[in-house]
Parts: sequence; structure tokens; C-alpha cells
Amino acid sequence: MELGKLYKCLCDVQRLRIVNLLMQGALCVCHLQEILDESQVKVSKQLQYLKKMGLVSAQREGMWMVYSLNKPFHPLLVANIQASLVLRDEYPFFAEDLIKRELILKRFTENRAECPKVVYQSCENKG
Amino acid sequence: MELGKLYKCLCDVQRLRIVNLLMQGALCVCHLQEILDESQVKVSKQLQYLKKMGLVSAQREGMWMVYSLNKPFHPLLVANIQASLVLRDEYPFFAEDLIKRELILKRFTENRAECPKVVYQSCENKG
DNA sequence: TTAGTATATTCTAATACAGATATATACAGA
DNA sequence: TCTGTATATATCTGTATTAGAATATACTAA
Repeated sequence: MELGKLYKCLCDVQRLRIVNLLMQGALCVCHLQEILDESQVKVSKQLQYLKKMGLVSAQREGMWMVYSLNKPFHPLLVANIQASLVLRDEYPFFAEDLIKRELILKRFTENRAECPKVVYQSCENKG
Repeated sequence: MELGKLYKCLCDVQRLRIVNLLMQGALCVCHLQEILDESQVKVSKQLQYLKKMGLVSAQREGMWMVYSLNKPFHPLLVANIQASLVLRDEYPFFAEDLIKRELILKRFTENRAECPKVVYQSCENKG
């Protein structure tokens, strides 16, 4: 992947947070929206951007559009997310978002109807 | 430093290459121009951009403007450059630029008049 | 002072992007 | 078919960025 493109994906904090989240597994728009506390339009647009750049893919499941980070993950993507997670004093939202994600996934185990299969599966894979 | 800003600095390949080079030591515009094989205006503008973003500083020495990467280097900057250097099959220009830089510095040892002191010193420091 | 070298600025036009608002589509269930 | 939920698209506005060309500045040396 072209380097300029890659960094363009990361140079918006919302997108950066989305990438961080998707690296843990697929998520649908509404849950990204919930975690990022952003409007639907904004989240959807950023996802379109990431899709246009070839970083993510979308997959419909019923009402939901499930987005996932394309594999294999680019080494630089991994390096950046890992490095950012380490700098949690300066950029706490990375870790915080992952916690919010965990809570949502936990909620799913109680009410599976709230969540697309794909997301649930990626949750189960994690153990 | 704000993350968005940092990645904006990196999302242009010329700027990325400049950062890679400056991480090794200060350089003046004309030598960056030579290594990147770009027009003076473009190189100068990218340097202004990086300066505006707070990533580099400029220092005049005679005819030359010497640019250096502000310290301390941001951990994410270091992580990205290191990771990019490792991926030399995909992004060979990083390593190539460093070789060109070495050649220029070697040229300076033969003709010191061609080079500002600051650059020469950073060259000597390296061994 | 003049010429030459190194660098920066200004102008214009093109493009990309972000935010807001409104509207449209896709699907599920009654 | 109607309703609600989830998601996407369109439009407009403002701002940021980029490129190229021309010009200006800063300094050196003669």
C-alpha cells in the first residue's frame, strides 16, 4: 500500500480510533457510533473514506453493515496502533475505546439479537 | 503533540522522506533538494509545513538554511521511521535516501566549504 | 554595486476534506 | 403495506492543501 494513503487514513483522529477498534475485530456502524460518541453521518463518512482507501471492507448482515479491517494488516498500521496504545497517558482514548468495545461485546452475550453474527464470532474467537 | 497533526506531517511521501533524513541529523534545503530530486520550491514549502506543525526548526548559517528535527523526537515518529526502514522491499527510498545522505556528507569531508558547520558537526558526531 | 547562490513568499487555480443538514435506501417485523 | 431501525448519499460551506510560476529576500564574493 502506498505510504501517503496509509497515513492519510490515520491523520484524522476519528479514523485512527476506528482502525484501533477494527484491529480487534469487526464492528457495525452503530456500535462504532456508540463508542466514538459521534453522529451516524460522520462515522459512515469516515468508513467510506477508509473503504475508498482500501483499508476496510463492508459486509451487510440484516440491518447491520459490518466493517472489518482488511487482512493482512499492514505492518505500519500495527506498529502505529501498538505504539499509540503504549502512550496511554497522552492518548488515553485508544485504551478507553477498547474498554467500551469490551463492554458492548459483553452486552451481546446477554442479548445476541443486538449484534450481527460476524461481530459475535470475532468476539468468541478472542476467548 | 496532537496525533492528527503528526500523521498529517507524514501523509506526504516527500515529507516522510525529509523526516527520515532529518532524524539522522540536520540538513540544508539544497541537500534535501538534491537527495529528493525535487524542485527548490516544493522542498522549501514542505519544510515550511513541517515547521508550522512544530516538527522541525530552521537555523540560518550564511547562505544556507539548516533544518533540524525538533527534539525530543516523538515516539510515534521514531516508531514509523524504524518500521519503514525495515520494509525496505516495499519502500526502498528510505534506505536509499540515507545512502545518498552519507555520500553527500562524505563529499563534505573533502570540501568543507560546501556545507554548513551545523551539518558537518552532526556528521562528525556520528562517528 | 553587481552578480550569483540559496531560500522564501505570493498569487492563482485545483482539489480534497470536514461539518451540517436533509434526504434516500435497505432491511425487519407487524 | 406501514413503521422503525440502520446506514448511505447529496448538497452546501468553509477551510486546508497542493502545484506552478513568478518574484522577492538574504547572504557572499568580487
